[in-house]
Amino acid sequence: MKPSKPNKRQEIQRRERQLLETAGQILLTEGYSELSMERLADELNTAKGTIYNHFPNREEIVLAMAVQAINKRQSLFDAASTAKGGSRMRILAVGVACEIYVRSYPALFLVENLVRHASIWDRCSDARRDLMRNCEHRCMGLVAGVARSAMADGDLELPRGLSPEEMVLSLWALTSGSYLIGATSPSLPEIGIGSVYRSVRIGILHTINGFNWQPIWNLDEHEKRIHETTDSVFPDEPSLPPIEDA
Amino acid sequence: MKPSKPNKRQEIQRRERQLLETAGQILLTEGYSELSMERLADELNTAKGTIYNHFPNREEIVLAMAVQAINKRQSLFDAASTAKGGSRMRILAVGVACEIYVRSYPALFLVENLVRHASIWDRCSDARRDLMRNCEHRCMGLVAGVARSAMADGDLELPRGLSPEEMVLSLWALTSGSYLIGATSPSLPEIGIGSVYRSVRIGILHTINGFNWQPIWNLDEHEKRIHETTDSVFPDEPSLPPIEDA
DNA sequence: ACACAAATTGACGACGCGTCAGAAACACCA
DNA sequence: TGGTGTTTCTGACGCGTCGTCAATTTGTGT
Repeated sequence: MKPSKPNKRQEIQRRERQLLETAGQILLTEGYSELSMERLADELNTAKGTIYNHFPNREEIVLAMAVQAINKRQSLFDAASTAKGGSRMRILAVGVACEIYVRSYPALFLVENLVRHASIWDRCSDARRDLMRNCEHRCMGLVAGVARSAMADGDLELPRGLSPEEMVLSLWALTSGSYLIGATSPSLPEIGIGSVYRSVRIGILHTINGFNWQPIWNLDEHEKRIHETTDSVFPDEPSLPPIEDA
Repeated sequence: MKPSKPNKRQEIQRRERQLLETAGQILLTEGYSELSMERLADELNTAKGTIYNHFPNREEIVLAMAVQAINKRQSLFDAASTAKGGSRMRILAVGVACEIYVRSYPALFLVENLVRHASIWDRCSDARRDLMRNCEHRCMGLVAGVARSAMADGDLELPRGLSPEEMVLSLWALTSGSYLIGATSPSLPEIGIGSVYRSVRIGILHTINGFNWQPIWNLDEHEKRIHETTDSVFPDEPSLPPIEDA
């Protein structure tokens, strides 16, 4: 005997999903300043007070979106860390995951960065901040784990005093820093930068080579493996363009 | 016959300097949300309307601070590009300049990042945005110039299809990305990262080595030259701590 | 059918933004 | 020095958004 009238509880959860959905939509297409509580209430055909039953303020909504975002990122990293072919292939797959993430889920990437700002972060609840921190922690752990396994396999030897996490920070920063600059620096082409994606692929390759992570690949080998990885590890995601066309 | 009563024009300029000064102070110590026009007016003992004679809105004040910031950065890069000892020493000096910048002028670094946000950037005048873009452009040009000279000297050969600017983007992203993560990711230590500065120094070294920029240095040589550079190129700035103590 | 609990509503006070008409300060000249 | 036109300053005001809460509606259990 299933309830013909859907449970109130489910109804509320459904609305919360829809709330985050439309919030993301507004954020991506119209920007942060357009994301007001009034607007959200209108869009969902409820009163403002109802929105406040879900989230205590606007910032917490953004953080909730960021948690979703980093969960998605983590699921991509999870897939990446299953790549066959040794640690070098796995760290490559992580790089591929990042490019897929930025290309296919621009709203998630945007929100992940938004939330770094003190004016948003500071107004959120500890509970949700912990959630975010934990996800971030797990992502880092996943990638650092790849580095650790590389060390265990003898494919990688880190300089004295550098932890795997600190090494991963370089890759993380290079990647997300580049994409961030790409997304926020207007007119990169006229500054001499054709494609941020190409720059990241090559930059990451040389950084990993610079750390002497075995095997060392050249650009063609690297590029070939990127596309192999895309197809085998991320069959459900749209495939990446060749390096020549950005 | 110098005017005993200072010119009104000067008085206004003086106030504008003071305005940016106190705005930076508030931003650094109390955060963006505390930076209100009312607050600034109070702090400067003027009426709100007077502030609006200087800047058309809050965002433009932040952008004006960012322009100051990037000018400071450029002056450090200028000094860096005079370093003796070949292109490898000059690019190292740029790295040193970045670390000095972040350590000694945290308010400037903060503001440079703040302004990347659409909600601020979009509300600013084209005139000042151009100013910002030009400064950024010049900074990039300076560093890319170092790479170009390295290529001319035969110290560096870039992979096919990669411009010097795109290579510099990797260094830029690694550096500013790391510092940004360091400044905004709470509890890095518990995530396994002791010192962002150390991570950046080592990451940059290996990335540059990875691009096969001659001469190749090991960690000790690199570290030694960092401190030489700090003293010879930036004698007026506080010197950098050894890599062991962050 | 009734009573209790939970969720919803929108009017409300507070606050910061940006404006603008009037007041004050200033510069210039006779 | 006094008069006049211009620049600068001022703060009260209108507006929009935030977050609250008492009143109301809706849901649930007996």
